[in-house]
Amino acid sequence: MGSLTIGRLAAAAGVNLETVRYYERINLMPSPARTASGRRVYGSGDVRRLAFIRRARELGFGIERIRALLALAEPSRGSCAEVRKIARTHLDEVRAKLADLAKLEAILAETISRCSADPAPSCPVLDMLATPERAQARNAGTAQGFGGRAQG
Amino acid sequence: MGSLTIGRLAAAAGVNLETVRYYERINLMPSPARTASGRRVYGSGDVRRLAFIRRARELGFGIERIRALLALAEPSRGSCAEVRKIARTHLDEVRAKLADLAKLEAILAETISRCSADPAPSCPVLDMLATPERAQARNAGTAQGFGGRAQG
DNA sequence: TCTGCATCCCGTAGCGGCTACGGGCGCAAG
DNA sequence: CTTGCGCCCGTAGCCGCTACGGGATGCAGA
Repeated sequence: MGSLTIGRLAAAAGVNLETVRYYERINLMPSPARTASGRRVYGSGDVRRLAFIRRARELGFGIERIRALLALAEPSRGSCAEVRKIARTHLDEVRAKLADLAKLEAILAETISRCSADPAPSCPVLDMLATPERAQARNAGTAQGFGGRAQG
Repeated sequence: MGSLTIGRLAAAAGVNLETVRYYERINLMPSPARTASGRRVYGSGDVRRLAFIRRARELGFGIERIRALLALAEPSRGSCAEVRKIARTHLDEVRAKLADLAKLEAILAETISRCSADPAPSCPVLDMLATPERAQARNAGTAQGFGGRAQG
């Protein structure tokens, strides 16, 4: 039937091949059957699971939360309420990041605009960076590092 | 004069002590003078530099960009235009992330609201995750992982 | 059948930006 | 003098991959 190599599985779900092996290593994807020579053999259920994971990752869910979602997605294990709770928590985090980023955006945009407006004696951007935050209009609160990596 | 231990420097600039040593290792902070027993000795210039770095990190600048900004901040090295260019690039990235996050937020919020509205037969959140993205109203484009770590 | 390339195997190290831990010192206050 | 904090250093861990190296296998064309 629909038996796939790892490469075809990865392509079908739109995920990097190495990422599939990584998901297997961390037990997010199950260990598949193997051919005599040791190659992985997948079926259509694996495609669905992997596509689910990919979609959840695109929406910013962390691996552990995806693990929980997958467990709740097992046929009639767990309630929709539990799923909603996880999604709500994630949504709250997304909103917090949005708020932080919006503050950064405002500060940066304002500072840069001053930069182009005045033929200033000193650089407004450097001045802003050299100024203690409490002296500033409004600051970004607990800012985040931007460690995120593009996927795709 | 104002000679400080690493702990006092860190506290003065509002940065973790270990982070200061990390910045030294990656040459973002200079190697300071040492006492006979090997302890680091800092001055007020170091406090200013470290506070500048901290502020730039809070605004989401990456280490390499901060390195460039610090070089441009040296007394009358480089123009305000160069500084502005770095800040503009960063602002563009912040805006891109903001746009991505806003899309995630919309999808999550909409899906979750359907979840609470209907006493649905199947869970809307799980359905959404199981649905190929092109079948959805509008998707998040190139989404980011949320690898960022809180600082502070 | 032989050649040659694509695909797969595995383990490990690297990315950014720290944080944490372990084991061992120095230094100052009580 | 002793206690305990502060500092020293090196290394490993966090997330979610990605990349690399060196080898084995599978398949298609000549």
